Amino acid sequence: MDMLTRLSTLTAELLQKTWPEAQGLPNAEELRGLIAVPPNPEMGDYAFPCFRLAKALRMGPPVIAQKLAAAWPHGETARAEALNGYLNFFLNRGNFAAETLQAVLAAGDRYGAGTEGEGKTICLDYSSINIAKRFHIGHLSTTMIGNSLRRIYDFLGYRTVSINHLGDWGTQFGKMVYAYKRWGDRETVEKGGVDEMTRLYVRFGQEAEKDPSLEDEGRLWFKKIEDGDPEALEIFHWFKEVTLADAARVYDLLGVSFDSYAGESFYHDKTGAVVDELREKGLLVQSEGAWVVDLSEDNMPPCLILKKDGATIYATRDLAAAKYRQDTYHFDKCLYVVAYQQDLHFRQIFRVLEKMGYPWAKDCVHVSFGMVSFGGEALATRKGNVVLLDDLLREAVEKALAIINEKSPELENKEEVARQVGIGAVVYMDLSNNRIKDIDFSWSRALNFDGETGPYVQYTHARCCSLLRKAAEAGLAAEPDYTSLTDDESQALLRLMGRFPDVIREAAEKYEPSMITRAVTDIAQAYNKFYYEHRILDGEPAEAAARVALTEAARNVIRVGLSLIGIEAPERM
RNA sequence: GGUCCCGUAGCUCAGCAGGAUAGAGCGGUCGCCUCCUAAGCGACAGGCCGUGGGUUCGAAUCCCGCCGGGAUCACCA
Repeated sequence: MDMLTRLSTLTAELLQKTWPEAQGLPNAEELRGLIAVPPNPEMGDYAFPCFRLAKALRMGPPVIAQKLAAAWPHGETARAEALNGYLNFFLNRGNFAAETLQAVLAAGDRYGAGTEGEGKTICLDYSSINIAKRFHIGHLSTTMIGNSLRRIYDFLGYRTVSINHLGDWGTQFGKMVYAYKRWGDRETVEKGGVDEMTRLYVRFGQEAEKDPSLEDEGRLWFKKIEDGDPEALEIFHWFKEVTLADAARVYDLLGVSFDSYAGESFYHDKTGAVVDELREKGLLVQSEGAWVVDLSEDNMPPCLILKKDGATIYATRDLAAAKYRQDTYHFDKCLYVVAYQQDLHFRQIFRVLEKMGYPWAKDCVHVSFGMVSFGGEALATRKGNVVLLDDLLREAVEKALAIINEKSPELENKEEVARQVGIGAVVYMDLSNNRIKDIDFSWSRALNFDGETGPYVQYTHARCCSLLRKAAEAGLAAEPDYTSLTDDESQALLRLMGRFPDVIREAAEKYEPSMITRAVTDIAQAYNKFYYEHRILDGEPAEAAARVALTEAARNVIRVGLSLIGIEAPERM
């Protein structure tokens, strides 16, 4: 049992015992939420504010705190003192250290893991790239947030289904096929890859401005794709393959993978059933020549289902996709990791599903995140205002390699470590703030390796590994005296590690990987402070063994935390 | 204009099921490698928590107004 739970349970018992008659006293669970960490360590390790109880007990908070402190019988766990209406707990530091370390070391790489998700399925829709477009920094958040959430839910025992809902349907592909046939050739596309496809698409836009009849050609060729015309399909599938191969390279670097690539084209033949169903259920009304679901009573604009020309639209495909996922995976939750621009869209979709009578509509969640700008302006491929992920990762890895060459020239696998550290810096940057925050991309921030950064945390991990190697070489084999770890630095570190399993759960509940990034950073900071205040390998063998055990625990927790946000943890750097 | 989101140190942000003196990092100044990784540690400087009300014993945190910024408002996704 973690310390917070224990203190709240014991306090609840004491309350019950001291005032058996009183009504409206908080139970153990409520108490757990009330207990806090005092602003100053001299005030104790944990504190219970007694102000809430004043009304129920008709007593001043300071009196309540004093009575509780006087009656507190659990000295082996903590000493209790009253101050300013707070009941302050001073942990029995030796016992706390022993319990926490044993728990962390016994769990190893599974520290904080759980089984609460067993039997439950979570679908995660993330990354969801567009065919014929390069991967740029605007795609990083959806990819890394989704990847991290998937790892977090896996860790808690859920079955996860990760879905790359490809943007592989729409008139633009007709235009592209036409452009390829008119101005492109096989060899150039094979050599130029996705960039060449983008060039063709841009050229189509330029030419169409001069000659609007090209728009009809684009529509015609998309119609051919829809109707299964072999030539159109062949080109379309080829473009898709080339794009996916390019993306696979990036996903591989980032350590991201998917269970399904069922995107928009996958659903194009499943929208008819949705339209029929909407019509049967009387939800479809005609408006301005199009067919929509009216949402005025929900204070939302109508949800467009069929365009004037009778064609489906993304909303239709998203409805089909949600239904398909429920029918196929029977999800307990379906998460859409998509930027907040699409907020209204998802509110509409989820509401339509509800109106269709699906109770699982409430299990669909839009996990939204802020947008990326560059130099204060929106990313625009056409205007060239983009930062390609390839370029960013390459720069980051190069910088990491330069630092390694300078600081650890004797390192064996420099390239490998540079890759881990460079990519770690980029991923950390993406997952360090609350996901709702906008990011104005800056090269200097992205390539900063000092302070609260991925490399800092990785460095701390490597430092722990280094100490553990030294300890093993020295044959430090004494039985650790955990109770010697009573100093402030050890205790601060232990407290953070003890809380870590809670952080994982809160991150899962709030769909907020940044909570883990922050926790792992705090732990790294706490370890570095500890490291500078104490010689670890010297002194009494039993005490040195305890400090080594603390080091091992810190290394474990940092490694777990990094893996949950999708960052590798090199052992040397 | 309607709806939604965001305003905390020069910059990037934590803290927001109300609690004791508002915290980090970057940047700035100054210290610390004869010692386990200096990608580190410490110190100093830097705040009317956008603003005005309200609720409360207590508000950065909850409610309302205002100001500033962003997103979005049907045939793109």
